[in-house]
Amino acid sequence: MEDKTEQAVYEALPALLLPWYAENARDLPWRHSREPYRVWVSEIMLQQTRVEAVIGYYNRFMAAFPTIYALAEAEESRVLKLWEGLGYYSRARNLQKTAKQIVDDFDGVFPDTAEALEKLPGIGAYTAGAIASICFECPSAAVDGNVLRIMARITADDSPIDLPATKRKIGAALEKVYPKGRCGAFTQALMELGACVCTPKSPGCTACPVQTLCAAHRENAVQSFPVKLPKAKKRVEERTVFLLRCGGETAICRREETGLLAGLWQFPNCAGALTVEEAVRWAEEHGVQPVGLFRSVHRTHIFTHIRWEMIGYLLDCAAKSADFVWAGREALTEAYALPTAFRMFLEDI
DNA sequence: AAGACGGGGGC
DNA sequence: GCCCCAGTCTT
Repeated sequence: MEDKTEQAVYEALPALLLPWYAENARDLPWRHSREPYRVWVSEIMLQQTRVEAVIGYYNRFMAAFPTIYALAEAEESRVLKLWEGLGYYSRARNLQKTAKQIVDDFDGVFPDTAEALEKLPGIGAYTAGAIASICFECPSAAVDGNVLRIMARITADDSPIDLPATKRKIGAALEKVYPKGRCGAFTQALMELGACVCTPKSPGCTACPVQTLCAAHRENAVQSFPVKLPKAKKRVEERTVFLLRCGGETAICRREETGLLAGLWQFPNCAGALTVEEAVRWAEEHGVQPVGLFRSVHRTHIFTHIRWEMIGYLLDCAAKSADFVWAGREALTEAYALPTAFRMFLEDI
């Protein structure tokens, strides 16, 4: 099996992967149908998100919005609430933007080529390839982290997989060997192998259907691939969070429409670590007449690029300022999309 | 090319 | 604590 050209290695993939996938495919909710709407929603949810984390969200989302028309007509706040805790909230906004566009411009029918799909909000090269191959049997590669890792190992390619050029090269090579009539299965077989066998750590090489093809395995260097660029380090931000309580209700407000956690709800907060005296003054300036500090709590939340060190002050107040929306625990839990960074304070109030 | 953009699970 | 996940968009 040595000295195969890279082209020959790629060409051998479908015959090895397809039978393996037929035997080993997991039963996942979005594999029950090839309906573009269902596949699309699953692919968006799966961006940078593990299968296990998605399953519950996917089932709830489909129950709430069974068709693209239901999604297009829904209140945005309801879409965001169903996305609460899943992260990367622009995905939810783009999802509905695209639903409206497909309903309004295409009479509810999805484009059936990767090129056309990629023009839609939230659909990039990966998602376009996934939908085109799975729903329409197009030979369009879906190059995600799994595929990058698999191909870097099989070809012992030491070019950093973070580079767009690496991704394009692998996608182009794959598209030449997509098996006619089995494109959807081939796309999913690749990802299934990456998720279940060719994993980042301790890959299951002994159970791998393409072991005989794998240069990294042959060189006993599977752990050396893929090569990745060094990551930027995250910055630390101190914030003060105000848990203002009055008459059994707590103050919340909406975040800016752009940027971090765009358009979601939050407890009032400001930059910096205020002392309790400064916090009381801040509350007074916002018209809530703080009458007592119940307690203070410290919480940390880590985003991809920022670490929030938060000090939360629970202040009992004598007035409900119109600067905020006031919500009881029931509404806090069920009506407002509160991201994890703030939801973690629910146990304190 | 680099940074913004969430959150959770595995070790 | 670090890694990394069925990525996309903006600058």
